[in-house]
Amino acid sequence: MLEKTFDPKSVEPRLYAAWEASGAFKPSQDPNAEAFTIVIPPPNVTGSLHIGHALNNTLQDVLTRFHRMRGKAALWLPGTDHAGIATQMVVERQLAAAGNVGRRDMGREAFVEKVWQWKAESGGEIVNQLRRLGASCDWSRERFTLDEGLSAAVRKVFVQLYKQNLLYRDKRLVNWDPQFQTAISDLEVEQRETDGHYWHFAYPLADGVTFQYPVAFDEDGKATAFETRDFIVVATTRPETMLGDTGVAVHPSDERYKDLVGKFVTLPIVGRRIPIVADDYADPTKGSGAVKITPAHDFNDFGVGKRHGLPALNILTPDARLNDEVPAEYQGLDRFAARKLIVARAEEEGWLKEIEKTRHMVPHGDRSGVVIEPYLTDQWYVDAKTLAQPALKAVEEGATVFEPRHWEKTYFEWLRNIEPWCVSRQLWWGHRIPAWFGPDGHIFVEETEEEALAAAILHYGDDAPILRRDEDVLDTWFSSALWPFSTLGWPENTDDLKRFYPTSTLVTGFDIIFFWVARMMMMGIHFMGEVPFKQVFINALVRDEKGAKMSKSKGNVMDPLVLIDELGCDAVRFTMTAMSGQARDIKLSKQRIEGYRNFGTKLWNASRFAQMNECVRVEGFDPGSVKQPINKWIRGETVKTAAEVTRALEEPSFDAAATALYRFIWNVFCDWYLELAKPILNGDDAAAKAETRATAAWALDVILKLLHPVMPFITEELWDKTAEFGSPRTGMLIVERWPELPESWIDPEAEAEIGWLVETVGEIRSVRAEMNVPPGAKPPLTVIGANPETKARLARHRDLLLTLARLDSAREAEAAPAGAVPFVLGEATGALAIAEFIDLTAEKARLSKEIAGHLGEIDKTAKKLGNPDFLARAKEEVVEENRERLADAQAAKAKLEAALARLEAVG
RNA sequence: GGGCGGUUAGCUCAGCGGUAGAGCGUCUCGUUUACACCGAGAGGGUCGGGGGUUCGAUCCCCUCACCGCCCACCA
Repeated sequence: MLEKTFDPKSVEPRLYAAWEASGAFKPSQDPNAEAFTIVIPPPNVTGSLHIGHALNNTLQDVLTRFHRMRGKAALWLPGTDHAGIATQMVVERQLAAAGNVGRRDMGREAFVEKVWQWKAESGGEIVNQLRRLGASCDWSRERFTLDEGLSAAVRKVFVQLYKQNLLYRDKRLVNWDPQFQTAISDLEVEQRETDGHYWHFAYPLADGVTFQYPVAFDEDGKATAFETRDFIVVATTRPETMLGDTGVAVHPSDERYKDLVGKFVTLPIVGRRIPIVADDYADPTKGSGAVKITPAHDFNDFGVGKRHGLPALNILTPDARLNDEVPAEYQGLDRFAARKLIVARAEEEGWLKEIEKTRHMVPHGDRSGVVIEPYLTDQWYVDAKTLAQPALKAVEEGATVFEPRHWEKTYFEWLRNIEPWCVSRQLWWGHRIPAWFGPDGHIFVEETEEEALAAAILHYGDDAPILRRDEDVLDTWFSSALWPFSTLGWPENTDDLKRFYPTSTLVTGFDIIFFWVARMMMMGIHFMGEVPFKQVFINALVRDEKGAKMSKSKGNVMDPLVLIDELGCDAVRFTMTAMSGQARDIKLSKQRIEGYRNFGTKLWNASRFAQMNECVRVEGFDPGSVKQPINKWIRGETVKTAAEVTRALEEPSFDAAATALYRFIWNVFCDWYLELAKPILNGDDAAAKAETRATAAWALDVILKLLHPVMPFITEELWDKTAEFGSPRTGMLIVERWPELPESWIDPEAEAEIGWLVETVGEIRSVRAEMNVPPGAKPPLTVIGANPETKARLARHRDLLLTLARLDSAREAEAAPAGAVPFVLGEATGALAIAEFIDLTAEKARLSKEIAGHLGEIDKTAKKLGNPDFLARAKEEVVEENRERLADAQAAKAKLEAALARLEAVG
């Protein structure tokens, strides 16, 4: 006998272990089975399972389990990402906390050794947490971005791209993170709105030059008054950069400064003589219209400098202090300290003209949180523009489809405006770049040191000098970009690669469309000649119930593991599935999860009821042959639900699948079928009883299968707990075949008949509640004006009607008995003899309300049908539908009006 | 500045060309032998505003307003 409630805590670990041990997570070996592949978005090895992972991985597991049950060779390939900066940060922090020497004192080799040690000890936590979620990943294929195979793939890709001129070394401005002292890519820069100032500086003109600056204007904007100036005003939000200024730019058409182009200013503090140049970049409407040019520390200025031959003077050290290019008193100062001093000096010396407060966007490192500096260094770049073209084409032509579709626009937008991708990082934890330098700076890019040496010998001759390997590692996303094929064994042409590439569906968040999805598309197409996945399902972002992003500092974080402990894994999973609509945000509340926990309990108790009533599986039972209307009906409803869930998961439209399951199980199977079955199960008709038992058991089995992808634990447990009854089970639910039921099992007649019964019971219950008939009272029902079909139905289901509507009797008559309360029942009229409970006023109100409802309907429909255009142009069936609706409403209204008239006559 | 979403019942959302739906919450009633993590019933919306297309618009088009996000912008 089943317990009264399901106990997830004891069941989940046991079932998960059984699944894993059985090998069910491995893809089928059947060579005829179609492949279905998902590669996991590899979580950071430092990570722990947050609610976003719970959503993302639940959806992947739902798909994997669904396709596995459909007989496909389903592979969900798991793994983790070495997460360069994030991991290095964690370990460095840990070393510091333990009082160890810092990374730089420790040296590269020792430090990397420490990171590996850390990984071995605490790096795999998230993988175990995925197990708690029920993830049916094939753990035997688990990969890590820094493992041997993936590292080989990374080296190969790097070398090939280099030799194809799609990867190169270049000296240009990068986003420099002064805290980590590494370059980062554009995507790792986060613009944060910050309070700041515009400091307006007057740069003195050199060589005694003066000019007339307009100070008053007439209505037409023409200058009417001028002052003589021996300076030009520029504005900046970063005063310290002035020490690196090598020019001032004005717009070529700016009348004010026309005569200054080609002249010079003397840079304050430094005393450098720098030119005034004309460049379109200077915007006459902004500030003073003149702009200082610091080529080495501003992306725009770099371009201006190049166009006008202005030198790029680097004034910063890697940790953003001023270097020895600046006057001695500023050397070694932190950039912000220098800023203060320069402003103070400008004020003191009188060339600070104005301070303007402003709020502007300032670039910050997404990991370090410090202000990024544009910094002139040598780095490795991937020619993303070239690689992007086939990636664009693939989505334009539908080789890869996004779901929801609109994310394709975001993808296009980024790829069409893509910039070179800086892939080198000045870190230690990651894939070391396979490039070697000769003493003369000649570069050898090869997969191994031996090959590099061989190349060096070719280049230099037999007495080749000692090569120095590039110190840098690659951007973490470089290896992630290879994930769909590197995890399957590339560059070896493995069986897995042949069988499982391209993968089927990628499930991920929109926040990494650029970081990851687009780059996998570029690399996958380039190296495999085929897109890495056919579909990209973009899941929403989970937020708290007020819509705020969950964060530790806000204290609104919901820990999925705590929720699983409290409410069960299935409840969490169903919630994730049900809330996975097209919206960008999911507002998660605990109450919602509780609701789905209750749903699980409901199913559990329905099974318990079935068990108590000996509803067991019957060997050879054919649902197609059932005789009882309720059994024909539930058979059809089951078929419809199976079709709906199948369709929804194929798309996938997770919320639609969840909704269909919830409604069917609770509102159809439990609320109606089991209630309708009770009289038969308690009755004397042995044949009907046996048939109903078998049908109920069959329907429950289908329910367990259909629900299994979403709620694997409770369904597997019920499958197992009912295994000992009736005809034997062949194995675990996880490897059962997905139901494919014939449409012919939908019986329209049974549907109409049970529909009538449900509607009749509903009407009577409604009247009872509105008239406050005590639950214990069992009034007689009279049906007036029934057609032969209704009469037959009434006869067939009289017992059911009496039980469900709590009636004493139900008979046909020519007229309603005096004092009975009427209600519309299709073509007939029902009358409930509840005279002793009737409140005349309440009854009149009830009838009037009903009449008003029908009147509204009549008005609307009649108007429609009175429109000749409607009759002429609307579809035939729509017109017909409206005619019927009008007739029904008119008939119903007439009946109720007659009843109301009788009441009025009585008083 | 460029782009993308959203605006439907108190809340969270589904529906996306032909009678406005669900869950939760609210109110009323209920210890009927699966389930109070339950059952029965009820109330609640001029589908953000304005135009247009159509026989017909919550749904398609235009426009405005508000909310959110992404990208660019450190004079």
